[in-house]
Amino acid sequence: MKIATWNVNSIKARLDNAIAWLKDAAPDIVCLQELKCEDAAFPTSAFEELGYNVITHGQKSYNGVAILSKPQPEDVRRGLPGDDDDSQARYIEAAFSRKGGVIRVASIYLPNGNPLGTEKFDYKLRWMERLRAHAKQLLKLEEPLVLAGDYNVIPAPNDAKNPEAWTGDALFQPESRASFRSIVHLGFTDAIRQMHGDAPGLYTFWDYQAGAWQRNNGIRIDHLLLSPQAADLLKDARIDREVRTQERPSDHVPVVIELA
DNA sequence: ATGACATATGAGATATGA
Repeated sequence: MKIATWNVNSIKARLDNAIAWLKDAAPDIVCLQELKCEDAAFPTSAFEELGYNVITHGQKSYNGVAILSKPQPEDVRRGLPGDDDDSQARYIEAAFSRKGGVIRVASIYLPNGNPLGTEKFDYKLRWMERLRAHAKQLLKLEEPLVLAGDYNVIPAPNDAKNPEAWTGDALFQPESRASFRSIVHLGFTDAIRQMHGDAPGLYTFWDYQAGAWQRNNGIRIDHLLLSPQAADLLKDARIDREVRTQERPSDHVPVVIELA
């Protein structure tokens, strides 16, 4: 079973790219982020024609998350618990039946948090604490669980071509990295790190500006965190970096895992 | 270099992203 995460940076602007990639990669479940459209404007039928079920949690202009899946979604949750006043569409979760039981998958668009010293960075850290609390509850189910998405966190210096360039950025703050580790330390496995160790150059995002792609000036911020039951099924994890060579690409590329 | 690029909104310039 192939499960992927991809920040598309507008699903309407990226529809042709997404369809081409789905036909080529043939994932079973795909977590999308930064839809930048409301649910009614999501191009649902285009994906249904490829055999996918579609669930979305969108909003106008910004944010927005979705899950495309060959299996039927069940037990759908829209929005991250812990703050009824949070109206930003950054979390959707569903369970899927598979041989021998259920697998639960979440699509996550974690707040960017820039610039430092503002409400935006506070919101990022509060959102991460809510994610940690919810993840802790989900682990009690003792199911295969995949928390996939754009975490907007560079976990370690090895996850950036030029880590020194990110020292003043919310994505690489000690608080952001510590919060990410506190979630991992609940018992999750970082799929790319598990399969590739400390291999350098494994990036998922390259800025549009200043020839970042051509210089491979990237960062690894899109992650799939696996519960112990999911980690036991892990066969492969890869970054589809060739997607960045598409015409009018997203600034992120898909990350794909294969589970037994 | 409070920039570069890209996208949404809306119809020019601003907000947001990472």
